[in-house]
Amino acid sequence: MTTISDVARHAGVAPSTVSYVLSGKRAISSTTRQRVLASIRTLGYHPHAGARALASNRSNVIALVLPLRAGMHVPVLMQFAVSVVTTARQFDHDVLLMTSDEGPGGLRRIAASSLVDGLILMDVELHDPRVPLLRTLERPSVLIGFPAEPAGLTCVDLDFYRAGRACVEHLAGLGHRELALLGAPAAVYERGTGFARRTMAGFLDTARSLGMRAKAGPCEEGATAVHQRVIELFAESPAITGVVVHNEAVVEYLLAALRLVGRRVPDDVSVIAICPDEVAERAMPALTSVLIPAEEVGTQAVRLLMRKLDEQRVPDSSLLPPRLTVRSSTAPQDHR
Amino acid sequence: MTTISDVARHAGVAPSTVSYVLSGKRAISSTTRQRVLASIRTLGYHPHAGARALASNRSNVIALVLPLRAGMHVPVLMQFAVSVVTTARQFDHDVLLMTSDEGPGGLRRIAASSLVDGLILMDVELHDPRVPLLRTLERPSVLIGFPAEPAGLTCVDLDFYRAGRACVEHLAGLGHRELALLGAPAAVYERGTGFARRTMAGFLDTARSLGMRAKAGPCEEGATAVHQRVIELFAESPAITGVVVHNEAVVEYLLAALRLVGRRVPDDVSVIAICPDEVAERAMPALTSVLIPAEEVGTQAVRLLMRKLDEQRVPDSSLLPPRLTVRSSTAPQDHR
DNA sequence: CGAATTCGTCGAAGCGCTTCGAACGTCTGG
DNA sequence: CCAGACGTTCGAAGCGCTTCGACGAATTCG
Repeated sequence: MTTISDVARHAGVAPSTVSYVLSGKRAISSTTRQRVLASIRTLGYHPHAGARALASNRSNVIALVLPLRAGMHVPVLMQFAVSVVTTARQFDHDVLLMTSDEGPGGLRRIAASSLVDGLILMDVELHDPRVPLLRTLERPSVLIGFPAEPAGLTCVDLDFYRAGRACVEHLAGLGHRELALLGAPAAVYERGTGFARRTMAGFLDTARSLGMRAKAGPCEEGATAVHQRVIELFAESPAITGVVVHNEAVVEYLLAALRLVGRRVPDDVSVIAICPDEVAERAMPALTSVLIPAEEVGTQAVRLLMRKLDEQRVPDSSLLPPRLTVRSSTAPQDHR
Repeated sequence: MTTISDVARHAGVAPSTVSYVLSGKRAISSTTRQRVLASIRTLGYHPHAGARALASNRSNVIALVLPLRAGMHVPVLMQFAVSVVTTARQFDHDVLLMTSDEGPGGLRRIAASSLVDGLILMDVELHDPRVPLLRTLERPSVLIGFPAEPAGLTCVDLDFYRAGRACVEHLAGLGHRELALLGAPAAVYERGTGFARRTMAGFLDTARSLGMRAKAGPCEEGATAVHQRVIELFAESPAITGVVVHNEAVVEYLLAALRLVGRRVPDDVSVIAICPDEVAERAMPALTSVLIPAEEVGTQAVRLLMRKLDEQRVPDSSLLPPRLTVRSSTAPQDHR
């Protein structure tokens, strides 16, 4: 294994000089810098990560803590993870993958052992047991999602409240008067997951303030459950002409169910999905949708964490604005 | 931060003694061990990962290299990643997440910097550019999937050849005589991905040896593409009574398409899917399936890597046997 | 033109841990 | 009763890197 001393010897300089060339923390004359860099290249030198972490008190690794529960849509999780890794690399950091199932002890271990410089936690719940622990940790962290008591933490998320509102406003603009929201499975709401509730709140508040009739509720996954739910819905409220669905796994089934009960999309019923673009595009008809900007959230989370590692101040909460893309599943409602 | 010397002082022993208590590499009397462990607990000591890596030449971290291409089913990827993380933890290792898109340089960097002790690469292709590099690396590695020239490497995978065979044998046993295989999108075959081809080979070889008529081909994703393909298929070979589908993303559409062309499952056509159990169970009707044992593959990959890290010899290739679960989508074929 | 700066580089002291050889008692067998 | 063996613990030498103070040479200024 080549060490920094090997490089120094090869270039005819002191090890510290090589170090400064690499870190740029002191000025090095252009000529020696070139010489050192050449030696590094010909020897194929890579600094020893452990030694570097020991001496500098920085590992250049961040932890990504994924939840492993029902109700999370896996492809979105993955998209997110990938964007975290990619962005972290741009900041010369690597990503350690953790799952929540090791519990708080795992977080403490990782943080206390200086294995990572900071943490990114996904899918934070309103009353997440990891949050109090995070406060005791001396490492900076960024949360995806909002706990009940976010003071002093850094949180990023899509602004789901505004997402709910955007859907209603779009439908209102098209002349719809009676709406329904199909949300995540009941378990997700019961767990107190913030994003599901906030969407619903945005949806209901906006509908109320616009004087529309609206009902919202959870929706279990699976073809039959959705079918059932749709039948109920139209039995109770036959006048519904706008449906918002906030559950990717259910989108296809919803469309099938609407077909089965004889409601055409968008002629009879307009549908908006809150989901990744690919899901919306693949559907028949292509769905008007508010996308969950997984990549953007991941990128943003890493940026914030890097700023914190540099001891810069960052905003407590970053809400990414929703983006509504109009496709073929929404149409004006004419009031005959 | 508490160091090993703090613990030693607190327990009234030498730092080396604490180290030996932790590693178990030398006998320590039970009384001092207890005393040291107590000090560790009360001080909340966690060894510094970097220092440990530097001194011991072992980081206790392994790299998981995920591919980021089209044609991979993401939930399976995730399932796999989770099982790798969980198993690695059982061996007291953590997992560094990498994506292939940093290219071979990324692998070299990670390996040469002693950031990781070993690597697990997913979704290896027949002519994977990472494979030759791997041979030059001094770190052990395990591959998921098989390259064209696997000599000297350690590879794990489902035995897709036997999976293809199992499907045909099951259908043959039910009296079917004419079969079709819907595979992955054409791009996957063109890339030379081993698993897709091996399934097809197992399928065709077995059908031939049993004297059955069989055709196999790629299948694009998306409702319309699948619909199209199904219409073609039955136009060319109206006598087909058994369909094997090796593409999770297509399963639902296939069932819909069969419905549309008026073939009932399993009365008219028996269907077997090669997919995760959840996909098979959720379908209507529940599908007879050969599952891709993502968890098992992940666990096995980590086990093998750990053995290699211990300098033990391991088999060059581990093929996990397919498991066919009979559900409601296959039925006997009566020859009227 | 000497003193004060600045620039570029060096040397050495750690960072916290593992590990090797050695030391010290205690035990055993001849 | 002593040599040798054994069980248990200690001390010190690194592992490869960063960083701080210092030093000579080149530059600037009064």
